[in-house]
Amino acid sequence: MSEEKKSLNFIEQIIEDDLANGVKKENLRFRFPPEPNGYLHIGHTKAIGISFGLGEKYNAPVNLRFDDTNPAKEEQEYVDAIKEDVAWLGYKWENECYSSDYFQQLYDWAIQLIKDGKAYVDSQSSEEMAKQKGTPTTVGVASPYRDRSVEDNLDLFTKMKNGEFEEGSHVLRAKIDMSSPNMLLRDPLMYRILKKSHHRTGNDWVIYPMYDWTHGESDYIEQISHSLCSLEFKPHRDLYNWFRDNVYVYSKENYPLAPKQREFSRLNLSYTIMSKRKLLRLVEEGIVSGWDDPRMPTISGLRRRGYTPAAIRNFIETVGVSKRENIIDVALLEFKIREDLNKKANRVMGVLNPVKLVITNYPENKEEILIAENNPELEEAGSREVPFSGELYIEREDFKEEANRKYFRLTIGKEVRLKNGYIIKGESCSKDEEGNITEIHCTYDPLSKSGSGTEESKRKVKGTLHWVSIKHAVEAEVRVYDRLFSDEAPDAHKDKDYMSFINPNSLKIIKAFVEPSLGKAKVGERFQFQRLGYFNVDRDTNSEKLIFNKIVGLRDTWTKKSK
RNA sequence: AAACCUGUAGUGUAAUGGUUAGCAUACAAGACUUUGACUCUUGUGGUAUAGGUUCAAAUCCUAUCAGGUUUACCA
Repeated sequence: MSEEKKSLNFIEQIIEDDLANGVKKENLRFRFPPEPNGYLHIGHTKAIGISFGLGEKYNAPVNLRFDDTNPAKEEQEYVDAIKEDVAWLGYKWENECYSSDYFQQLYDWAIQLIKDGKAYVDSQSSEEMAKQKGTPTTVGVASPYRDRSVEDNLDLFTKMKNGEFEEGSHVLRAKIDMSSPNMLLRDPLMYRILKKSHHRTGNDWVIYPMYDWTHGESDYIEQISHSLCSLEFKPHRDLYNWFRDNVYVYSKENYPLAPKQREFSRLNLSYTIMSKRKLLRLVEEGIVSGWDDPRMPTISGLRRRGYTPAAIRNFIETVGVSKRENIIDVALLEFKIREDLNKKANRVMGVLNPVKLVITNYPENKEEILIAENNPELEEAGSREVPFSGELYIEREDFKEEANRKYFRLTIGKEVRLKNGYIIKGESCSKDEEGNITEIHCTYDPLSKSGSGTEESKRKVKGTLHWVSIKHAVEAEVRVYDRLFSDEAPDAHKDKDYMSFINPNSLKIIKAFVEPSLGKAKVGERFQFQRLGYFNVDRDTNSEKLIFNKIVGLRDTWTKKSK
């Protein structure tokens, strides 16, 4: 067996060090903790891939936990969508958890902190508190309520919980350090009053715990060993530890293991945005058709576009884990889907920009069945039958009356092969009054049929064209996508709104003709349209209309060069 | 400005003080080709800057520069 040394990323290194320093392998436990306030996007896939990937690597459980502490933003719809997306990516979670399941435990711990003089009720407005908080360079000042008695705090907090106060009138704060250089330690809020119905707890609670108070303690309750999150939470780590260490002394019998938080850089993709809030705006303003619009960087959008879980997971694997800011070239994502589909997708023929081709010496009314290989990369994919006749569609770009030697396609007097069929020779063409070509005439070599074994069939011609027989063709709608934004980093400009970079031509709807075998194609099925790209059957397809999404084009060195 | 974090080919990442700084992608050239695809071969291109420690520095130290994060009753 070849011992290939695989380098560890910095998180794996931390875990290996912990293991070496006494952490037991069976106590390794991870979690992916989305807030159900939107759809997951490709950026989340990195976080998912890291935690679930570690779970697979160390054979450790990974929880899916919904961080649902803000009923104003969260909905069941999002919970369902997130579960679907994570499952589709192929990850299995150990437990489905909700922070809201821990509200009572959190409340009990809060009471203990109050009793120990470590938390107090503040009755000022948020503006007043913000003013007292100071700035990173100037220390904060204490709230006039900071030294309330334990009895008063207990009484007020109980009344908060019982709904006796209005929203905004009181909050519970941790008593830490108003002069800390870390702003998060300047007596952070633990609870606020929110008289809103929660998608799971209904109206049971009118006080809701804040992120910092909830998140770390949820990790602790679930006995997560390594709580992995993105870099913007780095300053929260001190607070994470403060809450954890204070609660630990109350509950170490029940919860003996203390989790640790570590941070990695989030993923950014070129030519798109990665913020739920900003993506929501695209949906709400009708720029896209929904969260799963095939142009969206959401997992559901990529799924509908035709991306495979394998391609996305390979992408994440290749991207790696570090603490550097990054913008990953979307070309890498495109490479990964091509790489995957090149192995898996059957080859078919479809013409997106048709022009009529007539084979003048082909017997009138004759039809033939040609045999076409489904996938040269995959022998067991077998072959299929494709009907052929004397009247075909080919791509308009595949014919020029005359062209230089670099043009491998059909011209007057030159030969090309029709894929899986015959060698033809351009003879003439007819045009309308504006000079547009309406019909191309050619002759064919009857002995040159593909696979016939004749001398003529083995002749080499430089170009090969895809085609469909007009008589047998199936009409289809093809949705061709371009990037949603014209700028590489649309939301990285201080002086310009990302909406100003919207690409107005990100969707083109085309009437195309495809080979008849595709009449049976099922929703979601993926194909390579030879010489064009990869396509899948959109779920809008019905018995009257066949609809394809263009997933990605083939690598194209020709049009690039000829530009 | 303060504190903290981060700087390795265009992009992403590896090298855990010790070969000529590796890999992927992108780009370019060529071979092959019944897909101008795939595959294969080759090439261009990099340690932010300046000092220091050391037999030896991408790696350790210092300074500088650049970028990021934090100053929500969001997460």
